[in-house]
Amino acid sequence: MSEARPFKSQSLKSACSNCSVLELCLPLGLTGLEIERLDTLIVQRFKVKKGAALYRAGDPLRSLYAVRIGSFKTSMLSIDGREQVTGFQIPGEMLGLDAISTDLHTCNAVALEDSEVCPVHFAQLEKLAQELPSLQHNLNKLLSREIVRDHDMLMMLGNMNSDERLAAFLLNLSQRLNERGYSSSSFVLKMRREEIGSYLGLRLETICRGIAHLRDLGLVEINGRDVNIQNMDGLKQLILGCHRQFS
Amino acid sequence: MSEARPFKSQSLKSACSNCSVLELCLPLGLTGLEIERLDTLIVQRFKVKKGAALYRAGDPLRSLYAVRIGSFKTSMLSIDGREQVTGFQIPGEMLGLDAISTDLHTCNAVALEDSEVCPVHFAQLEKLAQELPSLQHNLNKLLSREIVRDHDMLMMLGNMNSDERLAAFLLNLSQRLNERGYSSSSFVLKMRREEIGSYLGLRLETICRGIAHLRDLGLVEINGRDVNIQNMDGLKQLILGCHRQFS
DNA sequence: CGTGTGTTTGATGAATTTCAAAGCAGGTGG
DNA sequence: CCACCTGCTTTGAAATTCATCAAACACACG
Repeated sequence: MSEARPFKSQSLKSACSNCSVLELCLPLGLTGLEIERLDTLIVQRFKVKKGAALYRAGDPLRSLYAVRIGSFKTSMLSIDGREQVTGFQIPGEMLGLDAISTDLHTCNAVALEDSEVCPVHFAQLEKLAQELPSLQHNLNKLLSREIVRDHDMLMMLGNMNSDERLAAFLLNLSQRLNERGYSSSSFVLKMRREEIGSYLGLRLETICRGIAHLRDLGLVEINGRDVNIQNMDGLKQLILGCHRQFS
Repeated sequence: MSEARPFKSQSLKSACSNCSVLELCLPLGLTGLEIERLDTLIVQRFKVKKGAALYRAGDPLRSLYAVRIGSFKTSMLSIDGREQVTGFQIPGEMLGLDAISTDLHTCNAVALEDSEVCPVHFAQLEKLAQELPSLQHNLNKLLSREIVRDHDMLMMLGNMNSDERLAAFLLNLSQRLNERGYSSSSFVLKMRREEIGSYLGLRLETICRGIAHLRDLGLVEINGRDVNIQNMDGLKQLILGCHRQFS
């Protein structure tokens, strides 16, 4: 397995070639040594073609996945065939945390574009975490953060109308992209209107109309999937009343 | 109402020492020795009066809490003063998991009736978990299970109409009560209509009407806060289309 | 150049919210 | 013990938001 480090690991941050787990853990403050140990968990990163599933509901949990390049959606399917999108993941974010509960994945993870992930073998991660308390602590935090995110989502669905939800969605995406080093005001939506709608508890037509409204207000410029936020504060104003800006 | 019988009959498990952490961990299979060690974490259980806050958003995370007697709601407050309920907790369930993320509680936990909780000092829990791998594993699962629960909630809010949401809510509560040794068909709602509504993303009036509908269908008998499920299968039928029965 | 997938816009209708008012229950003080 | 609050629930009617249905458009791709 240690053979399976196809790329040299130059230890610290940006140099790290084969492992976006760094991005996952660094903000939480692991030491260099710990990161090196972590790197040994990454057998190999691999690609997922647009539209392909990284895993499906019911699959046994083997690995968690850190998105390295591209983006994913997670979704659940209801019996009548309708899809409920539960989240979108961009580079540096983690997939599969919900599977820890039952050792089975509870949702599908599908690539929204040609993507690349780093699998983190979960059993090995747990074992390593035993030796590295701060890693365990970070894993706990990671899981908890996901809970907080979901609560924010619940808050949004409970309190906001369609335009506010859309604004919150755009702001949230903007912020997350920014955290990962991308532009916060100019980005491309990798998902369809229908998927945004599912995520926000709305129909795709409502998303379209919402976009039109925000455009009419001069807050954003959206052409197809190209987004340009023109008045960030105005957008935030719209969703004020939500205690956090849907972090 | 009477505080000794929070939801109906006496719990089977409440005989156990002073620690409802047992109930938290037992279903996940800890050994007796591990449980003994766990017990040492419980400094003392204490009471929370109806309407009092166990903790508030912004409070530092000191302990997680296992509900021992009674019930709680967790909620977030928006600037304009509206409350978003994010969950209800009954005996044997855990409070505070979301705080691990930032070491600050992100929501308020308020007792719906005179209640009693077991605080579990979190730093000590983490330390003990270091020594007991299976405890750590269980903690991971606990966190993950919360994520799954939230996802189910998102699914519900995205796909169900008001009557279906109400049915799902009642079934969910019924099932959880049953798991804890209470009756699954006959119980008392400890929360107001408004709180149910907030939780389900609906107005209190809509909850009332939903109750009337379910009653007209002969599925439940609800007088004030007393619930009697008369046709469990019928209720489940209503929400079919949701891939799990909103576990 | 047609085909298919995704997006936009309009018109209509249904579900839910909002506003309003009355009813009920429990608790308190007279 | 009763009467009266107060907070919660129920029901009705009107208003609003969003979903649905339908059609046209845009764009990429073979």
